[in-house]
Amino acid sequence: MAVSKKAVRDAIVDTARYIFARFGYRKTTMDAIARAARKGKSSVYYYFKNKEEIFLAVVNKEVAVVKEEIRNAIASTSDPKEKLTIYVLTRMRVLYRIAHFYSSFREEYLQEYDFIQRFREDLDRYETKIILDILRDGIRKKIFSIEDPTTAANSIVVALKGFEYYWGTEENITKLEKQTEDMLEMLYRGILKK
Amino acid sequence: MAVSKKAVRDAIVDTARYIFARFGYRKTTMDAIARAARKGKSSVYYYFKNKEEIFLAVVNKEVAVVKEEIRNAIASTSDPKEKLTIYVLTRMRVLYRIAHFYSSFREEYLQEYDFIQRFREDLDRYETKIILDILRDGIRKKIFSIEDPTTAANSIVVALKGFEYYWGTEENITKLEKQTEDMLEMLYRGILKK
DNA sequence: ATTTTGAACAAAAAACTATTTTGGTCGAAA
DNA sequence: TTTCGACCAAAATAGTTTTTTGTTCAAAAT
Repeated sequence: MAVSKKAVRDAIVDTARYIFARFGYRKTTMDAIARAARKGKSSVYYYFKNKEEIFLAVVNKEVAVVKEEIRNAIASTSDPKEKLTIYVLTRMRVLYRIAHFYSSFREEYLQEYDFIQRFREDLDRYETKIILDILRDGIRKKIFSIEDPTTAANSIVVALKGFEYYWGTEENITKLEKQTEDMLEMLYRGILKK
Repeated sequence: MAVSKKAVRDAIVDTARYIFARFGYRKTTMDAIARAARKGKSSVYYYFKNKEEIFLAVVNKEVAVVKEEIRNAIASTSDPKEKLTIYVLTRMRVLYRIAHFYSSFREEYLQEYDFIQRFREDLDRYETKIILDILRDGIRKKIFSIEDPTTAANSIVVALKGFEYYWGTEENITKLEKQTEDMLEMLYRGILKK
């Protein structure tokens, strides 16, 4: 066992990632993955049960990287307001980058697959939790004043979906960041006169 | 001329509306529209240039009804805060109703048609204008305190898209309204401690 | 003059068939 | 333990024929 089984699995996942990104899920063939990984097709089946399992591994790794990246970004400050801003901007930038990497998926009717649906829900829960933690920390530090943090976190997550859609259409990334920052500023100040 | 040309056109649009709603754009045939309107297929062409023109007429009428409904709803109060709340809730309810009426369009890849894209952009501009008017009125009445109302209006429109998506998935309409009201309350108060 | 319609037709969709590709299995070889 | 060629059923694709559908137009009805 010169290289571990896990190492080969990881290598296959890494090469598969590029092929999925370029051709989408449906048009990516097991043979293409195998050839890119310099393996026979049936060898790939020694490491993965089927195509879906490979794709799931790619997605999971992507999610792990995203979470890691976000965790690092928000670790740079302990100020809740700053933290929320950094979180939102990082989240948008990362998702923007991923959406462009997997650009071929735009034309694919991928939402049908129920494991994608589940993955989406998982990510929503993760996001709600992070925001809720930041909000609670802000309340504890007497920087935020929020009646119902759980509801607030949910609202923010839902609103961010609108901005996510916006980030999907608009190309000018500087404008996107400006718009997102402005939205956050509005959230912080509220619009009512005090 | 027992009935005016316009009346017949309107009647065709009204019947076509139901057929489009049930079958979607592609699966709706000119023959089905004609039969439902108790006309020969070629008679319909006396009133409309082609299928797209009928569909456009249906959409335009729908938009007119929506705008009218929203206009009526927000006319019920002159208080800017109340007005904004009523606007958002009415908008959501109306779009929810329409989305369910045209449920067959969900499986249709309709976003390709460029006239749908233009229609979407028009609606965005309309929405931004209404919100901007409310915000400005609120500032004038010294109820709102907003640095840049234009940017704020844009942000609200974008955020509402997230809620629109949410209204598309969630079925419990009471929960939807509660969530939307909570989001607005947060917007009004802001989350920062004063 | 205005409105309606049947007949006709090109273009698109659907149905059908033949062919190729592809996801997945298995036993043997390395 | 790992790799792979040979194999297969199912699915995708390509190619062809048939049917449906959008649109036109001249003639008939009002």
